[in-house]
Amino acid sequence: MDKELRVRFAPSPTGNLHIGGLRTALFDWLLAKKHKGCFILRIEDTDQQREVKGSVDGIIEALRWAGLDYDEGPDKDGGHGPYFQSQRLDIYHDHAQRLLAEDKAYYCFCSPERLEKVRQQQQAQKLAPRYDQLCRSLSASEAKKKAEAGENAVIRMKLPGQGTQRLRDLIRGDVDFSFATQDDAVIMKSDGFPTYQLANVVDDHLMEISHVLRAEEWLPSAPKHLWLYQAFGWEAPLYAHLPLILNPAGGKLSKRDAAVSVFEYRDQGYLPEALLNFVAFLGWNPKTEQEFFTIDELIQSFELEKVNKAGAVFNIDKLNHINGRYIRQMPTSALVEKLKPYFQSVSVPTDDEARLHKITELIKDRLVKLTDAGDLAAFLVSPIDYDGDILVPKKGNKETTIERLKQSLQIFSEIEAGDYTKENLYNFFLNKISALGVKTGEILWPLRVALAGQANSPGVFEITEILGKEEAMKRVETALGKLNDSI
RNA sequence: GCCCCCGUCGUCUAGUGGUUAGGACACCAGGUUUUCAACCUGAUAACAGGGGUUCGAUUCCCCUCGGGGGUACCA
Repeated sequence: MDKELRVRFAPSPTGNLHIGGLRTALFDWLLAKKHKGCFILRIEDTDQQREVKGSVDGIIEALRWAGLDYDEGPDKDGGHGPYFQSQRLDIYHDHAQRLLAEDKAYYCFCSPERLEKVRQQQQAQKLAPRYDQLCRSLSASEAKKKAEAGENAVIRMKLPGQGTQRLRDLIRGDVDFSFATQDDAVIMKSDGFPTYQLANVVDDHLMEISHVLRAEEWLPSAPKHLWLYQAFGWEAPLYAHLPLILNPAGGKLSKRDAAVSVFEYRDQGYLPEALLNFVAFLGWNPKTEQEFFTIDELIQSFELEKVNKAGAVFNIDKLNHINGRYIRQMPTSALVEKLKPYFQSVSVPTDDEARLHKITELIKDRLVKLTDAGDLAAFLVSPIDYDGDILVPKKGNKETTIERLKQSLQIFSEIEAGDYTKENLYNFFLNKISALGVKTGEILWPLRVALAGQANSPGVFEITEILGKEEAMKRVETALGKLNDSI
């Protein structure tokens, strides 16, 4: 059975790949990898109105960034193409005709206006809004004549109106639907394009899809799809309706909710492996206490049976935590490479590898996202202006602060420029401080603020090593100037 | 309105017919320390409610309530 596993990710090109889509694609991909199956990308571009130019390229780029490579797709023929539904119109047409011929579908000539009116009347009477089946009673030959004469028509499925349809969902178990409440849905639009209902079923069958993974929002239309399979005499694939990803308010995560585009996360400096790790846990859980998974571990552990039923709120705090940890785990040299663009943005010269390495080590523990690097490193390149008051420790005053800074300056001057390593500086300073008989913090706080130009920063000696003797002393002089001016 | 899904800490979740209901994030406190971050330790925090079934229900069943999704010539 492993060899036959074929899954597909079938986005509509209506915008960027969003978090929910990424998770669906990830689950598809994990399943395919785990069972040595085939992962297919199919573009469901049957709605010309909603199509957004360039989004197919964007979706492909986002998948590539995430590392979710597909075996078949728009630019990767696997013998089941074309992979754009807009290029398969004749296929849908033929299948719709087949249903028509077998009396499993019918032409409908109702105008959108009439449909809308019917809906309003039904709602006014507190009835379920659904098609009143006016055209269902038209004779097939008569309807065909009208359609061929060019009259605007759609094709609807001719549902039984009674009985039930059972879906055996891999995640939810059996779900029963009554045909009495099902609408005769449109399968072919008047513009000659199919609706999702038809195209999805026809393509999944023709592309030999074995498992359909899709969000829970599709659950209500599943009976229609199942009916279509029966109408065609096909075996339906296995279905798994994934729990929704929710916004903090509890509703379906949508474009209105903060960042949902994969690109936004990429551009904000989230690591793909961290995003994937995070997203994998939205609705899935390995049933162990392990929370950090490499992609290979994910492939090993992933099982549809472990996917939850309830929706999962997208929690940015957790993503941040995971991303920070992935950053900290990364070898510094690899991190340096990733950080270069951000360093450049704040004019940190990127030609001095050794220095870059030191800077990276300095900020590594403080990074949540790669984009934080610029802000964290900026003070090392050029001094920031600050209020001289912050130089004075909580339990200190200006006079003693000036004194301490002068002492620091003195100590600096006694160290050879070539010996400005954090270890040397540490040893030298600590010796001097104890010789001076003052509290460590009394010396180090003002010094650190003088060097960093901010109340919170990495440690004195790390900073000094990167700054070098000359710059470090210059910054202390500046600090002294600020204090003297304000006295 | 109608159809469908779901319901364990604030959030992501583990779990069992008898458990001190476990972990993670966030939050709070302490430690480390020259500050921040990181790291370590600890604390607070949950079985929606009501009926059953049972010696015993968070767990099984029913109802209620709550939340969500769908209800298009959108996907």
